[in-house]
Amino acid sequence: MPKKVVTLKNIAQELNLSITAVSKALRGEGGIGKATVERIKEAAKRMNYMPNSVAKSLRTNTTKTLGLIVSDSSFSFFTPVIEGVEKSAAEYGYNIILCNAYSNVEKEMESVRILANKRVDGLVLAASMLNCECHKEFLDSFGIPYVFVIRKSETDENDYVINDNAYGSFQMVDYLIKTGSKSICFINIYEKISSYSERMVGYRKALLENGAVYNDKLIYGAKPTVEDGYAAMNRILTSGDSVDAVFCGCDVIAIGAMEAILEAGLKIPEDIRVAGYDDIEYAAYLRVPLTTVRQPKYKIGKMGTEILIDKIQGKFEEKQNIVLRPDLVLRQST
Amino acid sequence: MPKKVVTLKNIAQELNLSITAVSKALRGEGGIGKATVERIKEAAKRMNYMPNSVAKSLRTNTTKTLGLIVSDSSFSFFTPVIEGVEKSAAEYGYNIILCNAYSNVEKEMESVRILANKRVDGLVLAASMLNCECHKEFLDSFGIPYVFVIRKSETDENDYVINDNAYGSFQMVDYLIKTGSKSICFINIYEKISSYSERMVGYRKALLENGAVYNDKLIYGAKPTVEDGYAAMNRILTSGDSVDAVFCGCDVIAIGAMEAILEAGLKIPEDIRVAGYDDIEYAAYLRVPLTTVRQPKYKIGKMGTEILIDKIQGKFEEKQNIVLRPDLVLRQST
DNA sequence: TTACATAACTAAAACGATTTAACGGTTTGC
DNA sequence: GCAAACCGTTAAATCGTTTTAGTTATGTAA
Repeated sequence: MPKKVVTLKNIAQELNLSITAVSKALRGEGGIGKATVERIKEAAKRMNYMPNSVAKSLRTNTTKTLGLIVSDSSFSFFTPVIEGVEKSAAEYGYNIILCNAYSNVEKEMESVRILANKRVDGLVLAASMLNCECHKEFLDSFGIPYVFVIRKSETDENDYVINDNAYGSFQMVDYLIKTGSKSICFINIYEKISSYSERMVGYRKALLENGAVYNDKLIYGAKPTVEDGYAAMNRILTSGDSVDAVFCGCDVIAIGAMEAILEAGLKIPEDIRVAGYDDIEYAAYLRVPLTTVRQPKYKIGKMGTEILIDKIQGKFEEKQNIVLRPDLVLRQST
Repeated sequence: MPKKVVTLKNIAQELNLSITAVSKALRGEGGIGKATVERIKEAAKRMNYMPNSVAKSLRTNTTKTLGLIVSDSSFSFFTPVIEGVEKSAAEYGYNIILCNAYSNVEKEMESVRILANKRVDGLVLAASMLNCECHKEFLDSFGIPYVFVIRKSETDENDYVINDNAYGSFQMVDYLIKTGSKSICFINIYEKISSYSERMVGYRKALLENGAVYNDKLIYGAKPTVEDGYAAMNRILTSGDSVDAVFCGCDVIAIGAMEAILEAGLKIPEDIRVAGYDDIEYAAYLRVPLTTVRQPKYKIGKMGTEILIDKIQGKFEEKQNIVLRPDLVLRQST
């Protein structure tokens, strides 16, 4: 049933008024008599008037919509980020269009184009696009404000909200060493994203400050999947190196690593201690409750969005480079 | 920097052509000479033309955007559903606006209004609004096609895609009984949603068919949180009833239940077997790998969206009531 | 009485696309 | 050689708002 949609014009005709009067009355803009405003509001309700945001957007050049691009295969990691973005957007009267780019930079850029065509007022990017040299030029070409969350580009020339990866991993490795671990493997995420190289920085710094030696052979790479973590851990176990702790670049890898360790008949943490990064939702209820670095994912999404909206509303001009300190969460796995 | 945005008009002026010619050429509508089309496309690229979807939407009364309302507190459960919706929407050239209603029916309805104002082409609802008597009347009043996913209303008068809750819980309880459990508690989700009452139906049917007696005292209620599952399990443990298995209305409750059991010094599954429902992402890597009913969440989102888009494009008229069979996933907890 | 401010309201022009109807000019059919 | 068909193109209407610039009418001050 093709519904008949009521417009301002219909209301105006019904009441023998001008479209302008109706528009102003419904927006409470003033300049219309009190009694008339009442009549108009009553008619709007009676006729089941639905404002047409599309027309409004065209006229005002504003959509009250933000684009959110999530570009990672580990989509579930981003769930709290998405929640945070949605929440604060809603608080300020914005909606979000969610795009998943499935770890494909081309798709990410295509999403930006689509969102630009849809004239979103701003973009929240949890993107890997940053790898590209030209990302800034590309993004700026649309003239839409944007903010990075979770990940940032090499330089500080964009707005971003992230956690302090170097600090987080330093804290963890420092804790592991101080509590007795001598030989700590690092299964880092094998992707060219600043977050991961920063985690490496923290790892090395912790070794250095504690007078331990850095050993290339203790570094392993894995994609952020359980399977890859499992495989990497098995490589460690069969390497012959004596290892008493494993620091994983993310909790998902840690899950895989724990599986491999338990399957080999070893005990966590007695034989090998395991630590992760992120503190994913059920990290406390895993095979062995996981010690990890808590990244404030929800908060990062929320703050990033608030900054973006401030930008949109012209509240400030300066670059916002926000780096939140993550917390160590100690559980049974260490 | 307020960017100068290029319009069809600008291109037309640049080339001394009409707006229509440019519009048709860029859309490949035909009726424009080949050489001219080339000139136009070249100019569009050179001038960095960005189609204005808002204007297009106004004219064509189509936004190529769907609304997705997720109304549950257990947002992460919906992650794969959201992924499925986004994926198939993208495949058909649609974007999604994601709204979280935080278990608040009023917010759900407000979201519908906002999305209707934004003129989305359709709505995917993972909503609890269904509790309201008037939900159909309300939804229909907007004249926008919609489909329910995961949850359906009492009647079959809407389109929906769900899993067969009664079947799933029947299978699970049947399996538990046939493999030796005599006294099976059921911690069901305490919400007025058809899914949960259906799971109760399956539970009772399994008892009945196996000649076991249904006992009200073995039924517990909990919100879908770890804490509530934990609390419910503790009530069971202190009830004095001898219980050898617990079937939980969802995996999150099962996580809490397992915590309580282990904390009481009991073994899973030796002392008490635990089963869940949903098969959330890391169910296989929990304290004790969880036996559960796998609900095809991603697929439900995907199918729901496909049906919706078919409706939008006028492919069919008949109501689509799709009930997918869930699978039993047997793991260590039983 | 004239002039002027104010309140209440209106007409018309945007906004940037799509779509309809029509226009010359060339080709085709007969 | 004439009408019909076709091609490339255009002007203008349209979508439903907001916004700009007026236009009345009424009351108040000079």
